[in-house]
Parts: sequence; structure tokens; C-alpha cells
Amino acid sequence: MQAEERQKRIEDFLQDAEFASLEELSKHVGASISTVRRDLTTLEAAGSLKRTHGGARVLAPRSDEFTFSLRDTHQLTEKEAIGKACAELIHPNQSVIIDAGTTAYHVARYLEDKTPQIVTNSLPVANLFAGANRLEVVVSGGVIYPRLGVLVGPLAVESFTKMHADVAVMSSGGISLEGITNSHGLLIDIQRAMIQAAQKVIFCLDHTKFGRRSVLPLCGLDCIDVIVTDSEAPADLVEQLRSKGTEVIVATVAGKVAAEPVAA
Amino acid sequence: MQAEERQKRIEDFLQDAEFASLEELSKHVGASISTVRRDLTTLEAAGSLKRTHGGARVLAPRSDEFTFSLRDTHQLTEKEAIGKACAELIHPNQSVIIDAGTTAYHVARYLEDKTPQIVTNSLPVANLFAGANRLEVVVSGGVIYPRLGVLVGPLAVESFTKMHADVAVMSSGGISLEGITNSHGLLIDIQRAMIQAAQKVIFCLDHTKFGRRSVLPLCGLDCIDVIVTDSEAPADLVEQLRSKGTEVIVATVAGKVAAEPVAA
DNA sequence: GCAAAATCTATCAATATATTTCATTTTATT
DNA sequence: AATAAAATGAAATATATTGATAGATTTTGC
Repeated sequence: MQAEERQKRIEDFLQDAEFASLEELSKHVGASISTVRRDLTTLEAAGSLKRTHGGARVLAPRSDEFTFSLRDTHQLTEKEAIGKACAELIHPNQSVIIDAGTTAYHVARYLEDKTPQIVTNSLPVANLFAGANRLEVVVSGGVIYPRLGVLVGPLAVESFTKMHADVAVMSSGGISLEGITNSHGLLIDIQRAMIQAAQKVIFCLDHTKFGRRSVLPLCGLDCIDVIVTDSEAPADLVEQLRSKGTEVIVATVAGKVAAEPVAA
Repeated sequence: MQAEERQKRIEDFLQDAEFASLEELSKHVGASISTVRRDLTTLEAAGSLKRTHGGARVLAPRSDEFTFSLRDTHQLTEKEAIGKACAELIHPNQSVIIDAGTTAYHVARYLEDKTPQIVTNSLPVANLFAGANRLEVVVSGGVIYPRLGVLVGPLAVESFTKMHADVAVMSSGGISLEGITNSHGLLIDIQRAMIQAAQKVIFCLDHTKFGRRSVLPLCGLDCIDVIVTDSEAPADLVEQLRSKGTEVIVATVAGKVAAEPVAA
């Protein structure tokens, strides 16, 4: 059988089964385990499935919840650490804009005790605080972007242009020396408005974002006050960013924060 | 079994049980206590549950995330019937404003197939449609009113004053011959804006609301185009409303027989 | 407040799964 | 057909997951 044909059969099989073990797949396509492994590696790189221990599963099996926030266990501990470290930068009673994105979501989880005023366009974040009556949560208006649970569109942008906040906690798809980039065009306008609205801009980016360039440019390094990342971030790029005057905080996964002496 | 599958089962199990011991979970997923422990650690980090001594519980139990919507099983079947009946009044592709309230929520549940454009200030309603990518859902901005998951405040009011919709599906605390009343002061302004914004105003009120007067007056009968209620509504008041020129639709509860002959 | 019981965390060996490596077969190219 | 290149399957090596156990911690009952 041809490699391409085989990989297509694997994709189809997974589409129905949602998950399949290597043995199953091997039997189904009539190839050895090794070959199936190789195919899975290829297909994962192509983005059509997700490998797991013991097999593979479809990428977003069901979208009954916000797929991004709870199913995305990628770099989970890193994001946890980043969330914790970033939350420590927020002082009580500050007003905080929370961006819609996995990493920013994890920051939000550590904010409840600080009782800040929170502004967000993320439904998951809104839900997180819906039950808490100690802190005030402002939700921007907007149209729901399916699956992500983000509010987008002119109403959302407008909300933020009229607003002011002490801090903005942002996340995005990539960072390089040229600046920040992101993938979703609809989000860019909103993120720019968020950055404009906030006095201090914090970007939370796990190490996989470093050196990566997403489709669309969001802003230059000069817009950023602080970057929070995890200890896996490439040291050279971190140094270069610092030498360009951007404060970079590296959160250690163990739970402690390796904050650099703040050179404001 | 796969790790992911197992963790999903733990989540699901907890969703129903609200709390479960390690032993229960271990038995339910067919893995050792140690493994369940590890899963719980992971899931807690992901934010989907809270570990406790001896087990784990849901973080925000689905059933009282928004106290009003799901915990309120009061007149559930009646509200179901009202929701269904009201949804039938909506034509495909109409734009619909959905009020924040138990009854209006139940209407929303029957709207997905109509693919209307939906506007709401209710987080539960927003969540309901967050996964659906066939229909456009606009969320008004605003401050989260704790526990209810309603967006209130000037931002919310403003959203609706700038808007226009074909239909508004409303609910409230009471109706009498003098008009509609509601209890939450913060909601009144928003509801008025909703009514202004819509061409056709439908009020969904189960029978317990009839003859009741809540704290604050919302609007007179002249603002209302249609009232949808259930078959337990007092016939005399229904008749009086009709004679005043308000259309009243009585939804029959499945299994229950309409007390009065319904003159559509 | 103390002791007993239960539960938690940390660690380790056993197992299962991944990755790497290499000889062999298949396919493509001249 | 001869050769180079790529793909395959199988083995060896490395890594991850699991279940069990021992010592630390918390809860419970008095």
C-alpha cells in the first residue's frame, strides 16, 4: 500500500473512533507498528491528529466546551507556573484586563485572592468568576467566536477603547525580536485595544512561543512592559530581549519564581 | 485504558456526583489509587476539579454555577413547555434578544435549529451557544452580577440602546393587570433597553408569576406583544389580559391536561 | 490535646510505550 | 538492469506510566 493511502486510512479511522491504539491501527492498515508510528509522527506534524501514549486521537473530538482551555494539556505545568508568577505581579485592587487565551486563563485562576477588578473578553474567564461575588468582573461585549469562547468584533474593540486599566495580561502565538505575532486576525484588533487601554502590559508566553512567528504582527517590543515565561525558554533569546530593554521573568516550574532584579 | 480517556471519565463522574472518594474513582475507572491520585493532580492543575482529603469535588458544579438556571428546578416541566412554545414563535433568521432569567434560558435551548441571530446579556445563554458555530451570538458587555451570571451596568444598557432586534424574549418576577414587575433593580434598566430595541416583545412567565407583584415596576401591558405561560395560569387573569388586548399563549405541559379550553 | 486511623507525598521496581538504529526490501532514476 | 534513494520492519535502547510501598501529614474520635 502507498504511504499516502495508508495515512489517509489512519485519519479516517480516527475520525470515527476518536481514539485508536497503535495495535488497532497497525492491524487496520496492515503495516507494522513502526510504520504506523512514523505515520502518526507525520500526521501530527501536519496537524491532523494528536499522538498520545499508546495511540492517537483526533484533535478536537468534541467542542461541547471551550476546547482550548481544559483539553489543552500542552505545556500545562509550564502554564501553571507562568500563571502563578504573573499573578504575583498584580497588586490588590488593581484593574486587570485578561486576554482570551490558554495562558492568560491560567493567570486568571490565581487572581481571585487579589480581589482586583477584572475586564475580559473571554467567556471561560468570565465563567471562572461568575460565582465569586467578592470581585467585580467586567465582560466586554462582542460576538462569540465559536469554539474559543472569545468575544470579538466591533463591540468588543469598542469596549476596550473606552476603557482604562492598570494592567493587561496578554498571550499570543509567537514572539521574536521583531515583536509579538498572533494567528487569529479577529483577535488582533482587540488585543491592540487592550494594550492601548492598559498602563502596564504583561505578556505571558510559554517557551514554545519563543522564536516563533505567527501569521499576523500584533505589536513591537516597545509595547511590552514585562514578559513572563517558563524556564524552558531559549536563554539566548531571553537575553537578547532583556538587552533590548524588555523585562523578562522566568517562572520555575517547581513553583518558585525566579524573578530578575527589576530594572525599570 | 488511555490516560486521557480515564481522566475524562473522572471528570464526568464528578460532574454527576459532585464529590467522589479515591476508592470510588479507582473502582469506576479501573485503575489503582495511585494512578487516580496522579490524574486528580493533573486535573486540578488544569482547573477542572478541586482535590480534597479523601477524594475530589467539582470546582464549580455545573448545577449551581449559575444558581438560577439549573438549580432552579421549580416548575421545570412548565418552563420547558413554555420554552418550546415560545421558540415556535421565532422565525428562522430573525434576530432575537434573550433576557437573563430561568424561563428565557429555557427558550434559548430550543432556538439552535432556527439559526437566528441571538443577542443576550446572560452568561448561561452565551455558554449554551458557545460551541455552536452555525449561529451568531452577540453578548452585551457589562459587569457580571454574581451568582446569576447576568451582565449588568451601563455597558450592558448601552449595548442594547444601540441595537435593534426583531424579537425580545423576556422573563420577570411578576405580572398583574397593572403590568410587569421585577425584583432586581439593576436588571430593570437593561430590560427596558431590550424592550425598546425589539420590534416584538414576548414575555415568558410561568403560572407562579401571575398576580404577583415584585418590588419594582418594569413596564405596562402596552409594551407587551405576547405572553407565553403554562396551563396552570389562573384562567381569570389570563382572560382579563386578553380582554385588554394582550395575546396570551398557554403552553400545554406534556402529560398534563390543560385546565381550561385554550382559545388560541 | 493526644493517639489512632486515614490519607497524602515521595520513591521505586515493573511494565508499557517511544525513540533510535540498522539491515532489508521496495521504489525511483539513470 | 544497475544504482541510489526512500521506506519498511525488527531489534536495542531510552523514556513514560503504572501500581505498590514506606514515611510524613492530616483528620478523626475521644
